[in-house]
Amino acid sequence: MTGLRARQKADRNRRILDAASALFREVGYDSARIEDIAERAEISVGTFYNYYENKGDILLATVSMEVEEVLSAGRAIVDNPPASVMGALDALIGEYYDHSLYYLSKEMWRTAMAISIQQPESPFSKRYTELDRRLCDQVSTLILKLKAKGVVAIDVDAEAVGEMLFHNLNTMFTEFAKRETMSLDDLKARVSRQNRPLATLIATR
Amino acid sequence: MTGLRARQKADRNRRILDAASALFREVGYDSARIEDIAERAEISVGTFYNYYENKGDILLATVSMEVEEVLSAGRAIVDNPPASVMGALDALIGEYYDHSLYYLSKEMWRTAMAISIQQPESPFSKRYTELDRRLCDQVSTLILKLKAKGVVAIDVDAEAVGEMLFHNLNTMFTEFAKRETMSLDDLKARVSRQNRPLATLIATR
DNA sequence: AAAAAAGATTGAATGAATTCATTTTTTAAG
DNA sequence: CTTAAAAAATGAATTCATTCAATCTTTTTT
Repeated sequence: MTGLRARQKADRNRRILDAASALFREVGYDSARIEDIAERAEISVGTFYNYYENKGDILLATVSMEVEEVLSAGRAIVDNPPASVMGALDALIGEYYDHSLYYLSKEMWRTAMAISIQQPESPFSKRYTELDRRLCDQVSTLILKLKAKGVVAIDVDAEAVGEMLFHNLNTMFTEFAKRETMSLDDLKARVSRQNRPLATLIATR
Repeated sequence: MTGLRARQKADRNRRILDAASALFREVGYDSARIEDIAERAEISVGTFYNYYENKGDILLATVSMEVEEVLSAGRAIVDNPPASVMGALDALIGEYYDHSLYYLSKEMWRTAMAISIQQPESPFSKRYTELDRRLCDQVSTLILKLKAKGVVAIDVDAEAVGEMLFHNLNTMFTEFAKRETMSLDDLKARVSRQNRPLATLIATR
């Protein structure tokens, strides 16, 4: 049986995570004070810092949850992709984008991105970077799969192409998060247009 | 003749800028306290805030200087580009990258990027975003120029291709700034490889 | 040249994240 | 079951960016 200490630890950790993500949604990241998170989780401020290195860490824990779900949804598309290059890309990227606002607001995304850039050595930045890498790999894998199906030309460097496509969709997502007025549809349309030249050129004729 | 007040203002502004950029280089952005900047510039903390809205704003001046110079160097290459697509891209992007660490450390770049993402409505972010847009346009313009020279196929969407190339080189630069161990040569080699498929495919055969 | 108005400077006060020495709780040993 | 050691929790103190009411300096007006 698990020791009391371990159970309490897990319980507190969950309470902190729940309290924080609820507060972030209610009042936004910046206005949520550690003191308030601690109060809601029924712990002290100091205890918060025993569980998370800093305020940003707890946000990135939420982001992890989000991205894991997206990766899992993406796997289904990669395993059985639409028959055209543009169709497959639109499906995978559409999945990513549609899912993105499920747990996180634009403000929360912006903050998570900012932290992961500014403190690249923190554990959660490493985690965030790793999630990005897995998304990037998933796009490359899609291209590989399309090669295997004969939809993409055999001599295409799938990894290089995947990286370029991912970096583009990623930058565009950052721009989306920065502009409060930009809609998901705008985003998808613009990325789709940007993808078209490369998608057309790597397709078997 | 300029009034005393205007002269004093310009003088103080320069002293603040010099003090701040010197301190940022010496101890890093995070460790440079406003109080220290003020002391070195021989002004009070309050006065600092009469000249700059916040700590991040003072990075803007440095970043602007940097990017303006890069844009101007890039113009020379766009006006008279190497004869191959890969050659032209490597030249332009190499120019961008080589110049990047002239005034700014990786840490300063990370901070600037983080601020521009986190506070998209601030003057800083708007300026930074505008500089990014001009860089992006420059890449598109290069592709246009290569079309005009008959090096790139006539039916290529130069804007879409330029955007994709820029977003890729931009994301890769962010990664470069995040990894203290990554060298400029690594960066250039990786981007060059990523560019190759698209570069090859849009070239006239 | 004196007085009034406008413009700037100042640093103490504020507010929020983070630290750390102390206290409390849990586990392991005898 | 007691007690020593280890692990965790605690919140008051610290640090630092930012604000603002009071003061000082320059310019304009009379």
